[in-house]
Amino acid sequence: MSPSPGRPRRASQELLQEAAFELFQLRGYRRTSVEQIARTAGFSRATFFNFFSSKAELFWVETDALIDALSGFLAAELDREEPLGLRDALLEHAGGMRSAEIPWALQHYRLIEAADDLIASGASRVLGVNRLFADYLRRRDAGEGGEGGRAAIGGEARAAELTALLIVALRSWIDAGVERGRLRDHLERAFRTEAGL
Amino acid sequence: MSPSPGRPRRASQELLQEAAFELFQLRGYRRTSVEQIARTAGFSRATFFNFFSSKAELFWVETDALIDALSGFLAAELDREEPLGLRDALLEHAGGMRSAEIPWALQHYRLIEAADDLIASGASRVLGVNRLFADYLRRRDAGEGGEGGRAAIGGEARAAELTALLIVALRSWIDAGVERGRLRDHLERAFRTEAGL
DNA sequence: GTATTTACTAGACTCCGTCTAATAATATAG
DNA sequence: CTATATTATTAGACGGAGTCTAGTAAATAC
Repeated sequence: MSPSPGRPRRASQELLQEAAFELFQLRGYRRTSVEQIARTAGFSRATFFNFFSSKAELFWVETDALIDALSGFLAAELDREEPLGLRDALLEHAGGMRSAEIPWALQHYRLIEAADDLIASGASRVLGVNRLFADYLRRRDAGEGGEGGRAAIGGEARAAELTALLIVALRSWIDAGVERGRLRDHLERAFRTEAGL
Repeated sequence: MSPSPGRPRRASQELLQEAAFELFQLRGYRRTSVEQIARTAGFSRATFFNFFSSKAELFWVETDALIDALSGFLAAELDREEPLGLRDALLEHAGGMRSAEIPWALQHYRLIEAADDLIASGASRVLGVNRLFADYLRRRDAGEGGEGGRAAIGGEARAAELTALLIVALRSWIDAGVERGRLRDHLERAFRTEAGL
């Protein structure tokens, strides 16, 4: 509560996002300029860049929070004496996700392919999740009197596989519409492919 | 041989690429402007955009040719009475790839993450390959008195899985250095994960 | 009050991608 | 040989993204 010195904030990420999402719905992502977003929210273009490093970053705020939560869950899991397999860890943590928790960006994931900067920033998130998974497997297997080098390639492959399947499950879950229930069913269905063809 | 009317071409994709790759090596992708590329090759910025729709497209020309070849192989495979499974088709076609055939862009794939437009254009290629695989599975299974709807989700998952594993194999193959041999070994090692953990 | 600190803004800059209008170099028709 | 059609290349302007600097506004601290 102790008020800090200096001019108090008027702008916020939330205010800018509100304006932005409305404009995105109305005119599309590409035809909405940063200037328009900022002015609609009642601020200047320069202020926008005080809150987001790019137009695309505004799109991913809530999704990044989800990824951070997953990252935290996996880190905690690694601290247990018997960490779950990555697949089961995903089923336990992400599986419980409810429809209301889907961020605006994922709800409207079809917008992504229409803009290069959204594709780039989205791909960066996917690569980040992949790194997260690869680290988890590496550190989990290291803590199991592991084989070291040989398993490394397998670990990369396993991480990439689960990253891809997570995305497929997410997409199918979102496409299922408002009555979609929890993510778990779709995750299990995607993971079922693993047994190979 | 019949000479067509109009001013003859002086510029070409190859000339522009030569200049570009040299500059990329020298100063990095981001700090090389389209203007510099065009002037180094002896042309104007406007001419550059007559040959490439963007700076990033120049990067992917040879890689796109590889993807087209794979696409052709899969299409031909679907015309046979007993098309291979996707996994075996990849082993047969891509597995035979030799070190000398690696395009400049893939050889230098680490450049990609340094520039947003390369990430975006690279991700578009990955999504394209994924669509290619999903189509293959869909059409192959349709031609086998298929089950229709149920298999669709599994097909998407299987396609995403194999796309991810192909990329892991490619990366490990390229990282293996000049004595890397054929792609097949790395593909097999990546596919071995499928059996599940 | 004045000084300090922080939030916001105006404006300039580079680069990308798009577009239009102009010029240059060739083939062909007469 | 000249005129015309056709195609390649160019100059130049534009809007938008992202970067940067210098300045103004609104609060606290003294």
